[in-house]
Amino acid sequence: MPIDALRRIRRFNRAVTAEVGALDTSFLGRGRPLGAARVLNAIGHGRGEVGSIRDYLGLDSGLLSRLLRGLEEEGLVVTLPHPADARRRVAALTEAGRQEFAAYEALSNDRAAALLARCPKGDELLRAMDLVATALGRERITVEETDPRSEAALHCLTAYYAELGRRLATGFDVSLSRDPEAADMMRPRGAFLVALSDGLPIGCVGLKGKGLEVAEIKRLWVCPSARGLGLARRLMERAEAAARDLGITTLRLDTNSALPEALHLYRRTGWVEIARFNDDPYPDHFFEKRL
Amino acid sequence: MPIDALRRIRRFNRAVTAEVGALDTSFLGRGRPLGAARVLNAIGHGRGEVGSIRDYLGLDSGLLSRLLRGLEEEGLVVTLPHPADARRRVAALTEAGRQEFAAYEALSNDRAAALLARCPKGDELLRAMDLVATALGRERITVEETDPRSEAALHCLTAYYAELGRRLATGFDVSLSRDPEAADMMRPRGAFLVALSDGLPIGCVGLKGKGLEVAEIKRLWVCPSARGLGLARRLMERAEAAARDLGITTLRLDTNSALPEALHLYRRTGWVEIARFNDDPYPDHFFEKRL
DNA sequence: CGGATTTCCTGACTTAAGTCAGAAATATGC
DNA sequence: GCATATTTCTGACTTAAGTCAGGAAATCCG
Repeated sequence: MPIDALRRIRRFNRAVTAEVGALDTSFLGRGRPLGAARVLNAIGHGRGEVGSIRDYLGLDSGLLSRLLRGLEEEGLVVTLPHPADARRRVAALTEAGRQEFAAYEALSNDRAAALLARCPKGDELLRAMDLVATALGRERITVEETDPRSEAALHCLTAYYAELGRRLATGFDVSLSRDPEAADMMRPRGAFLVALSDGLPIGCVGLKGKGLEVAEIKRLWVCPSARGLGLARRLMERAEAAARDLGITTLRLDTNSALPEALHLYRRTGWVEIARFNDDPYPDHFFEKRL
Repeated sequence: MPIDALRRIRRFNRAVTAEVGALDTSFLGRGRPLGAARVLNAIGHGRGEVGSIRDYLGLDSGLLSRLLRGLEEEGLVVTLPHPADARRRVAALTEAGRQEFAAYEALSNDRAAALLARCPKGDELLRAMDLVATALGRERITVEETDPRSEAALHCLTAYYAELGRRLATGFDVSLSRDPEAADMMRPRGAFLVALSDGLPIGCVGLKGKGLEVAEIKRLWVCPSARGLGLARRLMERAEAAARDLGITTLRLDTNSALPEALHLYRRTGWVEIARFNDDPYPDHFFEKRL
């Protein structure tokens, strides 16, 4: 371990502590202690159930109760019993609460925008931040099944097509490729999985089925800042699990030799190369795996 | 301003807050509140004067006084009047204090090492962290005059020679170049300046004089993660100021066309190209500036 | 149904952090 | 020398945050 690396990480910690501290201070400007503001923001971000707020913010049950009473007295929040289990309670923002939440969001966005504006190399900075955030938030990466037309899915697919366009010598035009109908990548025929890191989509994979025992893997992509963390493998495992769940026994996929990481992954994880099985113009390698 | 950029910055904030919070929690493990631990560490890092601790940590005068009394009662710190002004006081660690400080340093280093160990792309991560830390800590970059044989100076010079080796088609061997004697880059003949970002050296420039009215600028270098922030210009301005201070009226420098950023900077800041003035094998462009 | 469990709540605490006024010691400028 | 300013300190506060024990309501399970 080079001693220099430790100094660099610690410098990073200092720089970033100052930035985060400044954000906290700006949150104080709305005349409410930080604890209450954090609860309000958790609710605004869709965390309604009291138990889940407690877990997320790591608060004591009694403390959270009191903070919620405070927000109720301010008229920002109402709590109702959970419809399915009346012991639990669900908090929701009132109209005034939504406005207050929006004000916090605006503060947060302003700070982010100011940070970017005062740095001349914004794009490079953003890429570096993505890399750091993904590496630090590695344990918090979740893989979720979504509609392939959802915002998160489209974000990944757009990036995937753009990358293919850059990496294939021929360029890439979606319309020429066999673009699976969305319904083929949703239950009950297939599935579409997105990897999320703190809500930001950073990878995807599609399982395209026709209701038969054979299905295809499509659109495996991992955001550059998240490569090297084993995420592609994790996505593939989840896709295979979904396939088994749907009663599929054989998986196929096509790929291109311009994507050597992908070829390497498939060869290492039980896929065997087979003959061409479609007339799509882009792929030049074809694989199969029996589940 | 792309909306996506804000989401990315905010994700970064969240990821990093969790990391920093974990470090704070680990500091709590030594049975001392965070406030006292921060004061102890500030003193350990060489911040002796009470006033400077107050500024650095942003503490109220009364609060800091109490924290210092607490550390004194623990036997970790002694305070003495400042030799030049007995109103001010200077805090110093006792032997027990030094041990306790070392324990905090170890905790901090352990966390940094653990972070690096659990991330498979350590080197890329470090570079990204450098970039973020430099961008965020931009206002805190200081330029200081040092001995050209100091640790910080050598760090920069080593990186500078390595980069020349990569960028010059011929490679680079210091011994073939006219390596200025250290004394030529120190008062009263010259100066050596280092840019520090939170203590980490990220750039340098040397002013090499012979006691005459003409002197040379040597070894201008900025760390890759800090480029694009105008640091080279700032270093040059400081070097020119030092030259004026030493009564120097004409500056010269040599450089190579493999370093186009440097050529561009010189041309924009009042340097005029002149004929070759030495027989150093590496440079192919020569500049002069009258102060 | 009835005891055990879960979920949230209240009340009574503790601790850390921060604020503010003014006192004491020392330095500075005329 | 003396008024004024600076630096640190003490004491008396406030506020935020967190802990813990126990209670009420709802649910679960035999």
